[in-house]
Amino acid sequence: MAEKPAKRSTMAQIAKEAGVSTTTVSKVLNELPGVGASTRVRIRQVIEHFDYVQNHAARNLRKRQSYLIDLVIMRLEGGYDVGIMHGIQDALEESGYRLVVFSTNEKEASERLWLRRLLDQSTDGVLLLLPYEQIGLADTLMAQSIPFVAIGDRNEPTTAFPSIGSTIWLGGYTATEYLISLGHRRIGIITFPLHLTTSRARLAGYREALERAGIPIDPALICEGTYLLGDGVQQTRYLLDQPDPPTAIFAGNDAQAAGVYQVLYERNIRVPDQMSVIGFDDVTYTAQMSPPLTTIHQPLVEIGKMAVNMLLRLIAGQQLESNHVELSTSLVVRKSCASPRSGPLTRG
Amino acid sequence: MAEKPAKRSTMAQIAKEAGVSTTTVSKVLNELPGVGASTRVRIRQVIEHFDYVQNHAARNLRKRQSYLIDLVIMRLEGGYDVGIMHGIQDALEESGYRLVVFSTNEKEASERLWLRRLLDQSTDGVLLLLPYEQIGLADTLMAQSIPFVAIGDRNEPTTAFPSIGSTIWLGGYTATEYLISLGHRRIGIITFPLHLTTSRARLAGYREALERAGIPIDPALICEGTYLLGDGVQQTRYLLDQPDPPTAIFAGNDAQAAGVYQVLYERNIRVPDQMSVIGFDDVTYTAQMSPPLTTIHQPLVEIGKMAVNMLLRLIAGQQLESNHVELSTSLVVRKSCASPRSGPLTRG
DNA sequence: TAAAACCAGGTTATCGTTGACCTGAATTTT
DNA sequence: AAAATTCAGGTCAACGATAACCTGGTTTTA
Repeated sequence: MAEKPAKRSTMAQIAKEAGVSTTTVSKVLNELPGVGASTRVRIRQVIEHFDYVQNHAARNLRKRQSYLIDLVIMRLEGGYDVGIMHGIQDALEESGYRLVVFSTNEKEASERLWLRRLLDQSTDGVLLLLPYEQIGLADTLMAQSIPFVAIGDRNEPTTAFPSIGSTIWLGGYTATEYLISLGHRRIGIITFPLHLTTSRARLAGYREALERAGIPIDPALICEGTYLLGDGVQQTRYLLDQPDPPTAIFAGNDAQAAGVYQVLYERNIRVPDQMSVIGFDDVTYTAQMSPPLTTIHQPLVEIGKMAVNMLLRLIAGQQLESNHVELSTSLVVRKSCASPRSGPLTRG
Repeated sequence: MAEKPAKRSTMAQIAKEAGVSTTTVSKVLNELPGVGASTRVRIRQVIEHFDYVQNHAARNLRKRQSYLIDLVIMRLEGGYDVGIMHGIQDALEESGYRLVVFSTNEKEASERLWLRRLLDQSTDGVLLLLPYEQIGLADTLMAQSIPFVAIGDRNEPTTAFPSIGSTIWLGGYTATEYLISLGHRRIGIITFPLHLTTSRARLAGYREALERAGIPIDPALICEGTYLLGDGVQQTRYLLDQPDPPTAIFAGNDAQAAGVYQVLYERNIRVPDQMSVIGFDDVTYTAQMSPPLTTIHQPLVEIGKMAVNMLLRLIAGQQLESNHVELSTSLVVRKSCASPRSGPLTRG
């Protein structure tokens, strides 16, 4: 057999060396029928010997596919999104697709830039990890008939396009029920903006749990924020400064819960002895908080995996059983909740 | 002008419509000379009207470039890596390159898989965000003469290949000096494994600061861990259980610092009143800790940006001024450090 | 035993862009 | 005024792989 060339070899060279046509080599590489067993083995050997690898660009051109999937994300935050990316990576690992990550950076301009690139058919499909407000991209994608899946519960639930989320209502219910089971009767809740369906779903779960337990709902314990830590701080102060403050706080997400922690720490209120705190999402750093945060687990990894599976099916031209999928939330008990003390709160 | 076709249009169609050859269209698109002003305008109009976008695959095939950059990361953790990714994204935004993210997941097999893909020339360059142990990939990349830059201070400092990090020694020095300036004389330090140059650099900075201040070095205050939270927990217990415990703890990174916090919280030791804590890295969630963590800032975003700039220059065939670059660390004062109390530690 | 079916393998025309090289008119130089 | 230069624009052959469509021998079927 000829010496291995210094430069990268092409299919033509492999074919020549094996004494066959490029078509036959191609058939071997793509595991198509129409090649005898011995020929197949021989070609495989030559391929091995020459360290031959296919040229993607040529293949993509011919097959009109890029084997690239785009993930569009507003900005990598290091919480929610990291879990989802793990799932995506896992699911993609054996698929032959590669993941292109694109941050819109909250800028309209760069979103447009991305859209431009996307349209050059260099993407086979798109994963949208954007908050509700930016989901307008979906229309463009539909218009271009580019396969995509929207991830996350900040979207309006819709069946107009494929999307995936988790059972937010159930999460709200479970968390509240858990606190009630510990003996809490005054439970504060910090929500996201209530024009979002997801916020309303969580609040509805909270209400349902209270109602079932026969606990009256006190509007003073319900406060609206955005999804930032700062809101956790602000709303916690508001809750604590009430004449009859809650004995437990149910934060909108784990970042907000961190804000709750900060205020409690400042005021020297011990968690969970003097105040129970429960979060939402179960992002990676919850276990690192002091004390480790009890929270509603969103199956982020599974959501990522499922999103990829859905997308891959769409790319393959298959039909989805259902356009919208919800995976189940669950309670993760760590150390931030306990039964309420009988006495009044110690103020820092 | 003809109606816009339903299907994606090609350069040939644009050329025909504008009454020129594809070459001329290509020249316009690539902003090459050799086209008259009026022709240029006319072609631009046709392009606009037909919503024409170049076919990447064809372009890549012809130009032998993919305009793709691979980021190889062991596993997205949500701290250190997120900051760096922000920098990378920012720097890449206007460059025309797209970022492919690949997790090795700590598995040899998947690393090999990635290598396989990499060799199919579908990558123009590689960013390596791997701990020291896995940096073996570098050899393979060099052998294939694929441009790459290694990011992070967990590497042995080497000029054998392009790499970027930050001034770890200075960080160790600055943190220690700051604690000394607050009045601390017994400062515990938790390190990474001491066979890593980076750990030794930080420790050397610590020693230097103590020596300059004329404070004797107590080996009992130096403990070795890995880079996990669990080590923070374990080593903190060890430090606190000593007959003469430190009044301040300098953690190896912010995750370790979170571990320190947990133990202190358990034992009801207040930060910073009874114990000062300082971290390293300044990852996103340090501001969310209670109390917010004083730490040594690594310019993660700038590191990411710089890595991209270096890589882009390598891809363009340019020479780097220096193979190894270090950006400066700095102190970020938040709320976890204070002057030591005179009395003995309260035990929880 | 002739016809049909089957199978290994080959021919050839793209896929859409680009770059090296060419042409001929207009402009400048000597 | 002839030669040289400039410049707009075109021709044509890749880049490397693949899919549709042949071909000619061997095996099966009627």
